[in-house]
Amino acid sequence: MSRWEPDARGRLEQAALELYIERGFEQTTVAEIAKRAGLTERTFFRHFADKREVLFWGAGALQEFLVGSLASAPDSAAPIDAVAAALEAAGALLQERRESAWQRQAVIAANAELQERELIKLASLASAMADVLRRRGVADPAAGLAAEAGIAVFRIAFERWISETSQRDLPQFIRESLDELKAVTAGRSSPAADPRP
Amino acid sequence: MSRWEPDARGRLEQAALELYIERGFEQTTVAEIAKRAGLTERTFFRHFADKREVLFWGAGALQEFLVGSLASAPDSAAPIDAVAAALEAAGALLQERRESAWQRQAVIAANAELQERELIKLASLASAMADVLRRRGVADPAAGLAAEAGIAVFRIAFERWISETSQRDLPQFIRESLDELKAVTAGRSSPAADPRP
DNA sequence: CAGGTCGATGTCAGTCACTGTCATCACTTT
DNA sequence: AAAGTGATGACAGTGACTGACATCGACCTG
Repeated sequence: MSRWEPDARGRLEQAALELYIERGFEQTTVAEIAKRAGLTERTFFRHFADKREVLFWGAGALQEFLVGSLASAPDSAAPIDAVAAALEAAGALLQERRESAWQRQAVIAANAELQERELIKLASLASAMADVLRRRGVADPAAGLAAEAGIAVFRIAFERWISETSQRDLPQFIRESLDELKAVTAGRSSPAADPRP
Repeated sequence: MSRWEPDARGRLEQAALELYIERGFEQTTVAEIAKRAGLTERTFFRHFADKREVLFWGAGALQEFLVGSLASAPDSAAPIDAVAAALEAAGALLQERRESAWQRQAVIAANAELQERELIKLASLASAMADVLRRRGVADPAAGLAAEAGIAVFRIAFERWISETSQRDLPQFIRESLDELKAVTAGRSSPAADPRP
């Protein structure tokens, strides 16, 4: 017989998500989350660095998956395509949890602090992917740009996937967004607006 | 004879930047900032929504400039080029303040909370630019992608400009980054660094 | 000029996120 | 059995941020 109920972290995650949905992020205190999980406020902060982090705990696993996925892409693939392939693979995982992703996204969309945290997690993903690309021999400005562009593609694709009722899957949205980005950046080779001295 | 010294907001901005540089963001309390500015903590929060915002107050003007700049681009320009031209114009303004931009960036680079705030400001810029593009008739996935890609280009360019000792100017870095992005998304393997004369 | 309104600031009390420190107690190791 | 370990509780403290009300020069208005 254990002294405490098991999976304290999981109970805290669950309680936090419920309360954030019920009354909103700002209107929820950490003490309330802890109480619902049968723990104390102090214990919450032993498991999560802050009140926001409880919603982003899974990001670490996602990043590991993305990095691994990208690292094992064939060398022949162009950087942007390797990035897109990794994002599609991650997207395929994500869409198995569409309902819970939708809930989570609704909570985040309702609060600026949570959006800030999400943005820095995405920036961290981009940074990690850029590192992998550099290790694969991609030159420096290109590596960062491919990673950042990939994240932009993912953001747009995710947004459309989560807000539309259509049944198209997330990897498909990602492919479409990438094609759209390629079209947008292909544009005209010689910019019309070019006030170069 | 005025009851108070003028430019309370400016004094708070100045005091905050000094203290953030001297002892770091976390080690500075709002009470200390207010005291150095000859005001009270409560007044600080009447001028700035939070302790971070004092570093980002100028972002509003930058966004207005960018939006105006983008809105007045010729209709013939491709979206991504119009975005890049607006960013170059903003970059030209920014580089007149290179030293103060460098200080500010050093403060931000040293603190994750400040990086979060910077990211959401950049996301806001992207969102505003996407709105302008849509008003110009750019279709929906393309508008968001052109704006996000533009921000990615700007981020990379700014990073290189601020960290390198070279005398190249920021608009030039932006043009190079855009060219690099075009190369990356074209699918070709990335060209060797191509510094223009 | 008297009186009233207004806007920027001060004062003060309060909430809540987050931290440091020490105690507790089941379980494990020696 | 004694000592160690790890997760938790208890508690006090700091500091960001807010709401409510007071103050007082500047600016109207009659």
